[in-house]
Amino acid sequence: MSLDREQVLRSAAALLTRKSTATMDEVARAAGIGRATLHRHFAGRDALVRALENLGIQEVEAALDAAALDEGPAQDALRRLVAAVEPSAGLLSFLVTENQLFEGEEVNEGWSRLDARVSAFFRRGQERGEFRIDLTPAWLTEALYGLISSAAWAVQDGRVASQDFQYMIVELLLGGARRSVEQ
Amino acid sequence: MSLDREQVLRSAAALLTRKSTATMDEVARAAGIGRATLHRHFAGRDALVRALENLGIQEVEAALDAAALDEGPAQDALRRLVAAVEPSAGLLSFLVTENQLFEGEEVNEGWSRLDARVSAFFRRGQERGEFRIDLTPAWLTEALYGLISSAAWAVQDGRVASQDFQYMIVELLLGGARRSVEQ
DNA sequence: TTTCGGTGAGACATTGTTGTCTCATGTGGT
DNA sequence: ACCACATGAGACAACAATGTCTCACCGAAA
Repeated sequence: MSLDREQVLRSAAALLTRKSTATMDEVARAAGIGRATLHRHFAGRDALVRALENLGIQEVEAALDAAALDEGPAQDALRRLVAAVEPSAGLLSFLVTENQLFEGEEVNEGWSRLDARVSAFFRRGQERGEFRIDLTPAWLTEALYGLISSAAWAVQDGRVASQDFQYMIVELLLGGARRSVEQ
Repeated sequence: MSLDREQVLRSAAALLTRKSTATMDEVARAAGIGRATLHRHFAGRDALVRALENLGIQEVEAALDAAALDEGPAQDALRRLVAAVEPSAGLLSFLVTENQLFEGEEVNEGWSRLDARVSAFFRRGQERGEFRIDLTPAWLTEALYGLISSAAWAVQDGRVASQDFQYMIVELLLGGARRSVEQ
């Protein structure tokens, strides 16, 4: 029977999200296949991680598309984005950490595309007068990634309810912790 | 000549902050000592990481003390805290990531203490009416860690100016990205 | 100068992971 | 029923990192 590459990647993502140092053997067992088979489909650990990278980028890109960041108020668009990216949060968190290990080496161009799109979105929000202009789009982008990762771990560790995922990220990123008079 | 344990830990922290997978050999060379000597002072990699953990906890705890979180407006206290913790941001980021690998195992009690103090601070801010009450102290604590880590990496990669470190974290955490009428 | 303690360098065994290979099995398609 | 092919299991070598050990060296103190 031909192996379901997609399903293998899913379970690998689920495992590596929890334990980023998992062995090829562990990944294989988690996917319910033999290590040899895993190796036949992914030349090595690098290839596996790269495949996961492509999967993650693809998912986030799909989330960006689904969120239609160009349409309507930027604040609403951000809500849509966070909601759409939530299922990929764990994988995204893993990949961000993994990317930090590639110091200087060639990084998947996909990340640049994502960064560019998210940054452009924040810039649009600034131009619409919805977002402050003293926080750079680059920083807002980083902060969004960071909050998504933090939230993903907090949910996984049970420190935060999973149903609050979207609300907490968006509310903090948009409104901050300060209690304001309006809104 | 007796080895300067403190200096070794500093350089180890600096290296592991940039490359979390650095070898004992690399750590030794970065500290300008032999691997054998490194091994004489830290029984193994675990011991080294645990020593770094204690160092990081100690630094953050000192930052908490220095920030005097109990005094005055919570917003000002947060500014003081972020400013005080900035030098330890990289190490903190490394340790947070490292801790995620210890799934379930005994975690250094120091983290609980830090979490408790930071959470208590956010709670105080809520009780003073300065912070919103719809975002839990636990989440605000996580978010603070996440933003500090993100900022540390962003600065290290040159995506953000280091002089903006404190401002960006505090402003985003307090006020959020939304452009508001007041403030 | 001699002695003592810490150090650097290197050798070494050990361990864990990776990557490759072989072979028996079993399932799907013909 | 037969064949082709993918798989699982296991053996295997290669490799990297760890942890231990020895030995020569050197600087400080007596």
